Amino acid sequence: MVTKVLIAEDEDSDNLGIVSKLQKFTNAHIDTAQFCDKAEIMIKRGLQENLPYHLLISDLSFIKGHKKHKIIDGKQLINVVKQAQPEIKIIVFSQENKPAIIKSLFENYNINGYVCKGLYGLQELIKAIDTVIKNDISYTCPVAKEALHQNNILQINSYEVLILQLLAKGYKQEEISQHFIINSILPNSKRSIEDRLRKLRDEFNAKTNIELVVIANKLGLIS
Amino acid sequence: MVTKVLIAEDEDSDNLGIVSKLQKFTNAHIDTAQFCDKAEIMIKRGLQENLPYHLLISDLSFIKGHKKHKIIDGKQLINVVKQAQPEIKIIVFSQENKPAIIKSLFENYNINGYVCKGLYGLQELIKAIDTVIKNDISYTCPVAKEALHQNNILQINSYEVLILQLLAKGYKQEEISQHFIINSILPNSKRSIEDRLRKLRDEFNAKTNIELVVIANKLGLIS
DNA sequence: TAATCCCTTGTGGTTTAACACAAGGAGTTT
DNA sequence: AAACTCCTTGTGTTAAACCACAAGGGATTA
Repeated sequence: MVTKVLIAEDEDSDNLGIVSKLQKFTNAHIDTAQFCDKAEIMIKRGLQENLPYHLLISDLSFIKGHKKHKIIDGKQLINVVKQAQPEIKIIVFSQENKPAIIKSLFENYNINGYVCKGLYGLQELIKAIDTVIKNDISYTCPVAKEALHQNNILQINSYEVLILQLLAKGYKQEEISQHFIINSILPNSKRSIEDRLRKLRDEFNAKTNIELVVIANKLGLIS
Repeated sequence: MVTKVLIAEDEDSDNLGIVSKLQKFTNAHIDTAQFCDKAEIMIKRGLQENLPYHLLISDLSFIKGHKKHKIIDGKQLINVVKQAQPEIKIIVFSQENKPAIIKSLFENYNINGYVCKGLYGLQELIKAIDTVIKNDISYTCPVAKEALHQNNILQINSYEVLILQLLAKGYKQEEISQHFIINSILPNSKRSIEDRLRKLRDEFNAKTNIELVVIANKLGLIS
């Protein structure tokens, strides 16, 4: 398995751990980037020099440093990279285990593998690389699979997400209505917002809107 | 710097990264534990065999696996370890940067150092080890310091935390009052709970109770 | 075209939460 | 002891949220 691999991971401890492990199991050429912007540049340089990367292993969350970055998280990085080099394989290696997020990465970001950091994260990462590169099929680690299979993932659309986000920011229902009217978002009556919230409370089994927002937060549905 | 070090860290990628780095910078004897229970046993065995560990580097959050564990997080581990071996040095190495939690670790858990995982986490960890072992003074990494200095950390007591936790669990204010009456927690009138919430909204600059609970969540004040 | 369904919105009434005012208790200061 | 402060609690009012009922619009179907 000879490949050229880029690791995008901000935490130096994780970064070093991944590299140490990969060096034992592959003879791949391994580069690392602690910032998304740097990762993007390296991918594009690889293309220019006709030595493209075959695999990107990327984290999702990157520390917001003092410098301003164009690309601030793994999702954006994946978008940019897939656009520049559609055939590249991407494995996400993150501690994130919220079902909504993992699902969205496969469905909307066309990633090739997902591995949750954890007890056996590195072992799973090796498996994922094998599966994705050798067999050209996608890979989901057991932990992520379990998260995905946990009690039917509740789908909520961006309209509903927005309501919950505004609630979380301290908007009252009347203010949400006003906000929707100003921003031409429909439906925008106070009454309709009430209705959505009732529906959401039902779906998520929340007794109050406070509990609803807390649950949505835990599931990674808002911000 | 010859020491015997134990690393308690569940994620194998981090674990390997820390070990790789330490081996470059020290000739210390390094052991690792991926579970708190195992860490406790190793510490106690070290004492029994008269070869005690000098330093524990511990994460805070540990994955809840399928096995049941007696000790489920770093805080509990620290308590147990300090009780068994009061003179041991403890450095927490975690991505946690919520001020309330870091502050509490120094004040209530007597840790000797705190380093946030991040861009330069390992470098900081080396510095922390140096400072704690050689100079016998505590160390807080810059990221954690910044977190601690961010707009005066708001202190809230366990009574207030409980109100927020119950709100987050879907209790209404009247129900919280009932809960307090049943459990002999004072004050327990609906009116008093109202008052505390107003005070908390003021302190945290929250417009609604929903925003209040979200903020408390972000600061690590509730669960 | 009429019948049907789904979604939005309005109305009015009930519950819950927010707030101003004030009485009473406990502890402190003068 | 009187004056004081701080906290708790009650009362009554207003605002916000919740909910049942129903009218109307748009799309689909018979």
